[in-house]
Amino acid sequence: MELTERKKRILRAIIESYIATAEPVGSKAVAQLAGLDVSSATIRNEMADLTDMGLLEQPHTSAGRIPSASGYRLYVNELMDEHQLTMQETQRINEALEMRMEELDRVIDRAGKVLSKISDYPVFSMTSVKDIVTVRRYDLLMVEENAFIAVVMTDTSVVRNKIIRIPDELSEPQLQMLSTILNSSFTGLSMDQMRQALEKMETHSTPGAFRMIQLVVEFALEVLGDLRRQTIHTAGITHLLEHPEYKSLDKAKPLMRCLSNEDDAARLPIPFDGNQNMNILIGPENVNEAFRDTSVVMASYDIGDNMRGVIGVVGPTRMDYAKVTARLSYFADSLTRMFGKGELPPASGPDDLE
Amino acid sequence: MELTERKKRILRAIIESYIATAEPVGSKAVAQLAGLDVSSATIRNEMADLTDMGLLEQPHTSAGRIPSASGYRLYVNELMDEHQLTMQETQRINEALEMRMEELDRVIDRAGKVLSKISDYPVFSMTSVKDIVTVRRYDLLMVEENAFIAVVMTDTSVVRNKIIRIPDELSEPQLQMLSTILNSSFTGLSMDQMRQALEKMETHSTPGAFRMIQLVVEFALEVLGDLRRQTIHTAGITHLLEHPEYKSLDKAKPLMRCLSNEDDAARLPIPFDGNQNMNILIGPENVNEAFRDTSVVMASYDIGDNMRGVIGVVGPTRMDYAKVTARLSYFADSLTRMFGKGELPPASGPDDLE
DNA sequence: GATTGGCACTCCGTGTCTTCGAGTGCTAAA
DNA sequence: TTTAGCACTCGAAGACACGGAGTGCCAATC
Repeated sequence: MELTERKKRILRAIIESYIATAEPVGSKAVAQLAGLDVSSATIRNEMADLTDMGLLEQPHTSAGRIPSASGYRLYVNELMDEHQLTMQETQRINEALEMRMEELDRVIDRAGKVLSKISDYPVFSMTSVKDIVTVRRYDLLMVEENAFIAVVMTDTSVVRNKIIRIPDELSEPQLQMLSTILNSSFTGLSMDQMRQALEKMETHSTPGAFRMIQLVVEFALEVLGDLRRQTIHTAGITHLLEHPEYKSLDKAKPLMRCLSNEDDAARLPIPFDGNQNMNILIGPENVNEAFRDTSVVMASYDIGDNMRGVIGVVGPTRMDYAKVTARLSYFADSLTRMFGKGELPPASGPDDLE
Repeated sequence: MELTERKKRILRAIIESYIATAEPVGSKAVAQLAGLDVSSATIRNEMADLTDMGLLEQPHTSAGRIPSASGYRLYVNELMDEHQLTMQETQRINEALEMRMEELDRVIDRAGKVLSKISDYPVFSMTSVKDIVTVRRYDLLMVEENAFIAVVMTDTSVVRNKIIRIPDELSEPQLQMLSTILNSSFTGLSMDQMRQALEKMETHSTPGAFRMIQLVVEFALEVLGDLRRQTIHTAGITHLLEHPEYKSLDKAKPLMRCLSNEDDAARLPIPFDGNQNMNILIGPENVNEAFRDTSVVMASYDIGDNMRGVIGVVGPTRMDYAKVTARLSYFADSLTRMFGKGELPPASGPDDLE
């Protein structure tokens, strides 16, 4: 059966009405909404066709129609109008994004909160590393005789520190030497290589010095592992409860559990197609069971040269795709611009040690 | 009216049954549960008395009784048995707490998650500073000609860092000098004092040097502000949904909103009585409107010398106080021990600069 | 052939009524 | 003081009718 122009208009009218009201749409309502000058009976025939084509569903024999997942898919791919952000909206986003650059984790977290607030949906955000991250340099700062701060900087310019306590006393020159060893033997390596280098070192160095190197390298491994682990932040999960599709707790709970990241097992298995910078997953297109009646709209943005972030909006399949995609893409662009502005330095540059 | 021993036993039986089942308890059930060798009619008389005394309530004329807030209060204060943790439970807590010491924020966050998991209730955790925090020392690490890392360490031994980019090039000796200035003029000061010192410095120093000092001091102010801000973490809020009292979304939503910290306005206004290290707030004892039907059990623990953490469990008034208090106090003790163990160095000690 | 009005049918949601059962309060007897 | 008995209350659950919204189909019309 052919999808005529009129069918498309009807489908679109149904979807947009359903997005707005969450109520099944009847033929009479469509007759008015679609702006077609035909009677409800005609619409009924067309709607029956659309149902046959799998684009609509009827919850019960005598209810109106609701869009199916493939109906939404068609809508998103072909029918949807570009939603234009109002000045107010862009202004609000800009203001909200005027955050000071702090540690990357916090920025990501804040960004999620902001987006959740302006989109009224839950938001998850995560970062991932394009290539392997390595340590670019180590700095050791003396605190007391038996404690120093280890500062580790990765080639992605993430800096982390930790206070390391040691049993024995330590002099400033010893610390210098340690630093030299670390910077010459434990930079630019993958995690495995670092572990190997550590093993090798154990055999031909004094136990005391080795112990301290081990402590620092273990911290560095933690940092690298942490960066690889793709920490996921979520914000605004209670927005879920504002939508009628989640008024039944049975629906809401597994999703909220998953979003709030409480089962370590059930992570968000989000496949992101790297070829485009905006992805939409509608209902059953999600692999994760908890997301069967849920849609995810996500966008990626660059953080420096070697990292990328993904930020996504989660909502019922009935979510307002036009608005969400518009806001999300503006948001992701802003983030890319923000991170590109050089607040976070580029990953290149010589190893410039003290 | 006097609260006889038998009345207490009856009250206790009712509360413990209600805690277990969330169903109003009838006289017949109590006759069995309380282990008193009297008939249900006698129990009825006693229950009528307890209701008059405000310790029980009846939802409807012909339902059983449920405990009132003051009933719970009496139970918590006098009637409750010390719940003994099983070996399994302590072991589970110990294992879960075997976390590596990272940044304080992360540790607090993890601790909340762990406690939430073992208690099956939502948990919030926050830190607060006993006195004013000051910067103990600054370290500046060269990265490139026009970027350096500022490492700020507070007298509470929190270490934070930030990459600072500057327009002009900078030499190693210049950086050294900067560091000396910072460490001599901007340590041990309150935030206001730091701002004043910065103003004073502006008048009698070259603009270029001042600009850089300003950037570092501003970062330090951020850090101090951050520490004062009492970041609150929450974990396991979806556990709320497991309890029948929150099956109605109207009940659950405001509470979840508050817990997930989404309204910046409505923080958790938790009054903690510092004189004892375990606090229980039952239902209407909570000032916050969203917590009227909710109880909070919280404990405090020490972090180093100048900080304390508060970690609390949130649940329905019907929550299992005996179990929760037992687990929570063990947990808080473990945390105190953990932080005391010197993984995080004490706040004292001379300013030991490089 | 497409469109339309008409009509019977389906199904849901609502309101009402009844029944059932659990639990109470009271009274009188032990 | 305790207990058995009994009437009473009230909510929960089931049965039933009703109205409304929407559909599908058919015959008439353009």
